[in-house]
Amino acid sequence: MTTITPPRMTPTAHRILDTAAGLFYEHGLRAVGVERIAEEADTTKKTIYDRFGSKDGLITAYLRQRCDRWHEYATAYVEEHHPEPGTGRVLAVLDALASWMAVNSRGCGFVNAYAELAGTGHDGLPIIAEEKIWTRDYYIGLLTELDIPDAERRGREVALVHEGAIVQLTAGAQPEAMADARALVGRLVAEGVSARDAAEGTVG
Amino acid sequence: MTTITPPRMTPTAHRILDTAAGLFYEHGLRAVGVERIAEEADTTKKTIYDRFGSKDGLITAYLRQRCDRWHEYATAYVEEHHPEPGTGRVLAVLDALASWMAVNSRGCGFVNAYAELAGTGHDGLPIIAEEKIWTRDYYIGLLTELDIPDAERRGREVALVHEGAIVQLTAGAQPEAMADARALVGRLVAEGVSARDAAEGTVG
DNA sequence: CTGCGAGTATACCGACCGGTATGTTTATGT
DNA sequence: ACATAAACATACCGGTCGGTATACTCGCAG
Repeated sequence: MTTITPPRMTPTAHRILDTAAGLFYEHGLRAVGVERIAEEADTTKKTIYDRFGSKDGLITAYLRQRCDRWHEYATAYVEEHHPEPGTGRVLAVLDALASWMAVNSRGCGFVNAYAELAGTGHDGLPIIAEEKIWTRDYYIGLLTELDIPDAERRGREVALVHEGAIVQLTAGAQPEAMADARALVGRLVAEGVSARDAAEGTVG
Repeated sequence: MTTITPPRMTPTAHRILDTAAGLFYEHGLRAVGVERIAEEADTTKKTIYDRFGSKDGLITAYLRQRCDRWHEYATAYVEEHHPEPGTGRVLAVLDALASWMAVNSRGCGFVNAYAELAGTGHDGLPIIAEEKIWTRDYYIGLLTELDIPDAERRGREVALVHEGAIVQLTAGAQPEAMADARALVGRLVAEGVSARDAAEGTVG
């Protein structure tokens, strides 16, 4: 029986993961060797393999951490800037993204990882899909809060714009992409609100 | 004086480029070695370096070829399916994308290449941006044909949805993304047409 | 007949890859 | 005092990386 042991996050393991996360995002997964991670984390390859088992294990831990951090960042941003119910909460997610992208100027770390992992059976692939689905469902939830009809479909549409903005901003070298996305999502939300009010007028 | 000589496309060079293009797209740039390309193209490393100078030169040629092919594919698709003026030409680009993605199931080759090249000064980076800008401008041109006001902004918005659909379809593992994108773009075009007709009623 | 470009075949280079092995030091808790 | 675990240090493994060198064959145009 082979049981997969999750990495025991000792202080050095934390340092390793943070260092690896920075290098993986900034240069790509295959472009960064384990030896370089050890050097920059001021530790040894031995310790890395003791804690994470393999480079693939470290990559998986990186994606898991990045996934969790984005979720926390986005929700914290929305709750801080728009705690009260309203359409502003939806746009706040895009503002969170803009703020996130200001520091992460190399595009979406998950899309970038997908570029190197797709086709392999890597354990990180489900995490990549999870992040995309989480963001989509976050939009859906915020639209549902507003009692907007077809919140699922509209949430998926907003998520499309969200992902497209990242691509156009980075790979497409189009600085106006985020502003365009914000304007478009604003119109989509307004469209949903109008549909809701029209339906309420009919039903109630 | 060091002049960069473009690759002389002998028959074997064509074979090399086609083989490399398939491998680069399917597995990533760094994941594929020159030796493997030589084997699968039924030639030698020597010939590859004679024709393309370096692996980076081969990567640049791959991106150039893929860029041109997408342009040709999209325009041919639109002209074939919707040669007459009308809103259908805009949606036809998304249909071309859907048809293209059916064969290219590993996402956008340019976004994937960007994931591995960003931050380096690679010659392929401008080609990646060029492809994104071309697609955006293609949408803008088709909207301009319809005399839709704010065609530039609306075209940029449609391009956002276009790029987002690819991401959600592949990295996001969301099969409905393309249908969602088509529905949303359809509404955006209709919105533009309404704005045009309202303006014509005012002016004319 | 000759020269040349294209392609083949193969051996080689230093560097780096992911991963393993052996052994030592240090701190903590019982 | 002793065990345990965490981390350190270092050397090593087979394999692959991008790239180069040498020598050969073939077809074609002057």
